[in-house]
Amino acid sequence: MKPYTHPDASEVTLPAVMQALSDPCRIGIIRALLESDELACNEVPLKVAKATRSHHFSVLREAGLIMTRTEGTRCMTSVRKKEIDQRFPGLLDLVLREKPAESV
Amino acid sequence: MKPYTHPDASEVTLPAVMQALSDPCRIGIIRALLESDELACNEVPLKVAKATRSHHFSVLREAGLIMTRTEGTRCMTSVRKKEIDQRFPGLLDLVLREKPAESV
DNA sequence: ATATTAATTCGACGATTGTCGAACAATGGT
DNA sequence: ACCATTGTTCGACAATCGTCGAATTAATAT
Repeated sequence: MKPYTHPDASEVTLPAVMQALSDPCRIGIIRALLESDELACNEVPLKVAKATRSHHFSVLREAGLIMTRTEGTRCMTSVRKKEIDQRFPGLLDLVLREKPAESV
Repeated sequence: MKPYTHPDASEVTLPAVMQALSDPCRIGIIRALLESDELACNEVPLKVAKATRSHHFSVLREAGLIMTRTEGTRCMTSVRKKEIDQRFPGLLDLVLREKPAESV
């Protein structure tokens, strides 16, 4: 059993969020999630090893940007859109506007 | 003579900008600059050594966020507001909205 | 019970980062 | 000429980061 922990929206800080979004790989993850509502970690197309992928999801989760829910053996993940939009208006739009990197 | 180089607005990337803003110290610099239009590096209140301060300005400059102009022995610095607002709408507002860190 | 699928955890590694003191460079004032 | 002011540059250091393979856990299917 994996008890994913998600920080409260109030304790999410701007530097931490910026830090989390400073990696092209993680920007790609957020973009993919925003376009698909909810995805298994597995379903996000990334050119990195499993361990690395898991790491990136962990960083985004601890930064308060995503929310993960266990469903069978998969971990369904979505962007905490409403909370982020309220706390950091325009942030997710910035990520969406940015053209995707060629290879992440 | 120090020929400061500033990247063209077109080659500024989102990850690089996020990276630059992932440090509370640098967020503080941008906030101070936005509130004062133009400041000498020296005039931004920071609790770090000279060398560290210079480093942070360098990071912000290379990320395309600030512009530095030499005036005598001082380096007058300002945020590249118009360019950033056009390239990343809402980004600077995010920085301004954030309450300043207690000690940077 | 066994195998399969999905994801985390555990080192390990090289690379980057933030920090500093000390030395250096450039300008302006006396 | 000398000094003070302002920043940069140069190692150096500990800490963090992104990456990976291998081992591990958990749930499902056969």
